[in-house]
Amino acid sequence: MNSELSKIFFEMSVLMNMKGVQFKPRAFEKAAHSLGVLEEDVREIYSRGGIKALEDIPGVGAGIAERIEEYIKTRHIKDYSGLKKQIPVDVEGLKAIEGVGPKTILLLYEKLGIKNREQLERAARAGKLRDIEGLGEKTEQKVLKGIEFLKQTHGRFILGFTMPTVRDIVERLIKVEEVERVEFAGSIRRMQETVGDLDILAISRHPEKVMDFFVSMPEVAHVYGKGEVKTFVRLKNGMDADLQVVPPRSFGAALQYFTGDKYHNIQLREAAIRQGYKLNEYGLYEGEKFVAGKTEEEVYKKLGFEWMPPELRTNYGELEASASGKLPHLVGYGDLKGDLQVQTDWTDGENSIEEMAKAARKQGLEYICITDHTKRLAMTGGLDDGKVLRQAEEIDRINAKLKAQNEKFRILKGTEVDILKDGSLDLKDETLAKLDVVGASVHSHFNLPEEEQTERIARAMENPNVDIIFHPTGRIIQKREAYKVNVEALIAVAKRTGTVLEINAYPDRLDLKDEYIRKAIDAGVKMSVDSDAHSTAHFQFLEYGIAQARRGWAEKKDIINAHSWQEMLKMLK
DNA sequence: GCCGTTTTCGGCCCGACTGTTTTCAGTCG
Repeated sequence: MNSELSKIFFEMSVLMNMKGVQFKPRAFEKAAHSLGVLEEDVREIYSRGGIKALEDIPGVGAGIAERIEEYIKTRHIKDYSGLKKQIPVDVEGLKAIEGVGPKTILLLYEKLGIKNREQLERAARAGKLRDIEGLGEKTEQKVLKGIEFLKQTHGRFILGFTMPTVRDIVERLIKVEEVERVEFAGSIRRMQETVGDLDILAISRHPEKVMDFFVSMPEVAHVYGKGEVKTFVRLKNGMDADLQVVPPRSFGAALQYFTGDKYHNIQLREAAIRQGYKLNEYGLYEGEKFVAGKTEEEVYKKLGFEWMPPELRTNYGELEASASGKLPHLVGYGDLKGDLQVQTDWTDGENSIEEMAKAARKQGLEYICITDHTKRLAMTGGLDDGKVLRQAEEIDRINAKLKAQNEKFRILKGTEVDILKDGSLDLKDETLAKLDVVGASVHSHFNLPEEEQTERIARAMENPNVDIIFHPTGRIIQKREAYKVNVEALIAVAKRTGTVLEINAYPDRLDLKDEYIRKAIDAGVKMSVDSDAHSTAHFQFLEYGIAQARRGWAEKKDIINAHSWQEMLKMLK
């Protein structure tokens, strides 16, 4: 229920903002964000301690707690309906367009009656936006470009934001008595950056019971079709999902087939044909004779291949590598020992240094590096030289405390220093020299010409204090393209200067992309997998960074924080 | 509407950039 309420409060914040309400929008936005990252469900909190317990949630006071109670009891919030009635527009859909904010949405609604993206696109194409006072031809173009960008990504979901729902569904299916085995396949099993629909495979002797349970799940919004062996539904989050019950002897073949990707499968089937077999989702056949299919391993083996992790199945040479025993020993999901990009409440993070350390340890890590923003990022309350040094002293104190408590955990001193327009840095060299790990990143001037952007980042890498370039290309999946930069050139500079490149694990960043990870590995450049955590709940994102690294064929030796902090520090320049 | 080592009222993140202005509003981070 947290995410439903988070969405509602966020929308209320935008709607109030449109109406020019003072301060309240900010309060609702904060509450929305807070609920979004909250681990415990509000219903549990409420049943435990009522309104008072709700008020303990950061950003939630008497007013918002009452609205949460109203929603728990009635699935309805009167204020929200009232606002929607006054301004009946698709806020979320319109706000997703880059450059369109609350004020523009209101203006468009008042002047042209625009309620959604389709209407806005039509108006923009007809050149109606430029006539509105305050807008112009450039805005019109920008809006169309933004809509075009959203269309390209239409119907795809960001893996890390979708996975919790998927796992939840699969875990409940496993518990159904009539179910013997369940796995998800497709792009989700391959851990792609974005995923299309959810393919679930199951083994059961009573398929009808499994199908009944599946369509009765609360996540299901609509049932397209329900049959004996296959059921299609649409989930409430907008994703299509299908569940297939397959015979035990075909389970491996089906899992292989539905995992894909398409091009990997074509290659594999061609290999089967060359060897006189036929491969489909039911099994590997020699004429009419069933040869293999119970497990993926036996299907691959029969065709002369070693089984390979789904992340590799992209037709990038994995079958050739497998046939010749040259598959990479991919970095594992449990291999990370530390996290080198962590924000705290010293800037825009939710939690204190100590809280972050405890959460990281709970996640199985041995160390974290605190990397708060620097002063140019004013909106985050970025730190200046003095504050960075004071924070370093605070970290010393906490480390001493941990040691006194016999804790093995280590907090390293770091920064996410801003790379300024000319490639110089937002902190003094003598400050940077005192830190364990210096990450540097671009947060402004995204539209410099490629050459200038490349030189800017290269200059930062030349600084002997800069250890890592954080989120090197700046893209936000489904939101913003990478800035124009020559990544190959950056990889070359990274190699020469000994700079590490980050694989940012935040679900909508995943920056570097897999193709660049492969290039970095080929060039002998080291990388780090960091969560970019802004709250204790964010350490779980590391999994998606590892997935990204694996899709880029990275091994443990390529990832510096898959090593102890002492070894890791030796790998820095 | 929320919050508090400046505390129960009076503040509330703020600088850069863009596109629209002719001195500024809206958006982003």
